[in-house]
Amino acid sequence: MTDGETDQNVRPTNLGQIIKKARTDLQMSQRDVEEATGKEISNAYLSQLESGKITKPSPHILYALSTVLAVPYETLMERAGYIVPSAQRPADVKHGRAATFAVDNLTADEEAALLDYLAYLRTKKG
Amino acid sequence: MTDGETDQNVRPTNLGQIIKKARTDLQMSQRDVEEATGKEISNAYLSQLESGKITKPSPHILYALSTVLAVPYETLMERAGYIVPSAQRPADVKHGRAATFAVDNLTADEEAALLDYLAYLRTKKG
DNA sequence: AATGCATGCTAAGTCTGTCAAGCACTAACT
DNA sequence: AGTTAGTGCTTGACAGACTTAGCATGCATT
Repeated sequence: MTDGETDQNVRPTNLGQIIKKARTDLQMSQRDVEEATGKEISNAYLSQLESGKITKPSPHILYALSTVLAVPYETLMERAGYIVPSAQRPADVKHGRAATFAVDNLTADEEAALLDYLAYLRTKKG
Repeated sequence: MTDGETDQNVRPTNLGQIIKKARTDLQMSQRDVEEATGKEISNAYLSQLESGKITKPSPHILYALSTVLAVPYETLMERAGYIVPSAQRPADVKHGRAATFAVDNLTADEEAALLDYLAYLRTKKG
């Protein structure tokens, strides 16, 4: 079919690319992430992760990233080549795209502004 | 005292002890395990694992052990100090204000719009 | 121009998991 | 005794994750 269909066999998005996309989607710099993780992950290390120089970071690193970047932990584990406990939940990503919305990182002001804006959007389209 | 039998009833809590008990329960030698894993885990390494010299083996090592020794993968992961994916969902502790944000109900369009708007907000205030 | 700051990235080092080889001990068997 | 085989354990080296300090560019302000 035209384009846009996903070829499961091909894996163009490796761990680093996933992380980078999640981060840039949130408009965060590498140092922002470093801060958000409480210095748990240095910006230098992040750079190496995103550039693919490091392919198998420790799970606790992946966990920190998953919370900050709002990407499911299991996804990162899987992309890092780890076996995920057989409690495989394919449907865990029920809202896929919405999960990329890092609500965790919103300041109170930002959240308020976004809620206002969302309300505005919805009144507009009915 | 006077417990003529060794205290095997006590469930070991350390990773090394868990592995060792599982192995000896199965009457396997360290080299047996090495064989059973298809040389994936050397007997030398096993020795260090059981003696506690190595505390955080890679998940794929734990997985191999879990299958050979018939110990649940999650148990080993947990004992190695890794966060187990399934333990992630119930908590979701830190939200607080995030809960007020109905992310789950966002449509893809809305999310995109909000992300844009958030980017705009952040460029504004730096 | 120059100063400052933010961003991404690299260089060089440390730490630790992991392996291969070999050591030390025991139990059997000739 | 001597050897053979089985056990757990140690040692030395390597690889890769991870850190710290610093570089290079870009973008803005003075």
